[in-house]
Amino acid sequence: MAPETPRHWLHPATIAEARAAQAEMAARLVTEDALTARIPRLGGADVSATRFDPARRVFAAIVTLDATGDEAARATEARIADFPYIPGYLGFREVPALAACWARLSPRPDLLLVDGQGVAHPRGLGLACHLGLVLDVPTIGVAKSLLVGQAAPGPEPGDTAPILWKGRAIGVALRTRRGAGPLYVSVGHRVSLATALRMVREACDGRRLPPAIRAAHAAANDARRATMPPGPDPARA
DNA sequence: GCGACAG
DNA sequence: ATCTTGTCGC
Repeated sequence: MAPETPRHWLHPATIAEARAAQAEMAARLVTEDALTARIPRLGGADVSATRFDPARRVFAAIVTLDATGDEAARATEARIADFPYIPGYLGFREVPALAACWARLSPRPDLLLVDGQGVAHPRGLGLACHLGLVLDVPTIGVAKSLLVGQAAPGPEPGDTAPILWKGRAIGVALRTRRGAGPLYVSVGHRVSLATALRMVREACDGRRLPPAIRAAHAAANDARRATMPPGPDPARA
């Protein structure tokens, strides 16, 4: 589908265009499980940015972890985002830079854990879905807070609770560590919710976030700190 | 109209 | 998302 992918999927000029693009993309989401009989090599995707940066600089990173959990590859991309951060439209801000990372990443993972929502989104198309569709790769949405819906899992590691929104279960809240806030897991692309939950649960061993997400976060921060001056927010200037 | 709101 | 030291706890 890459050849006929409309440019507006990545760079809508208006919110109205973005909403239309998301509705169209959501209809193309593949939710079947493509990983049932395979041990997937995990990858993580994240973007770092500074709060009040008038230049809209974003630093994206995607990492590949081997079966041992060691970093097998990393790719980062620094660029000026052409879309601001607007809740519900994160994909339009972060996907372009992440796609650039993916293009240069080798070896690539079989499955990407994305720092953001999957289908647990107002129009069913969070960052993980958006990225999965554009790259045509299996993804899982792993968010640290909710965009829509409610969920309150028990206090023990492994405890879960469905994320309910408008009477629908759109994902699962997972307690990965005692005393820490839960992770909100939802389908991204080509992965069932059952597999998504299993992957995330097995990945985070005692820690709140999966190693792949942590590694991507660190890589994105490294890229930012290498480009931006030290000291207090240069963005405030 | 008001409040909420991934990163 | 980012600004930041020490501090509480396994």
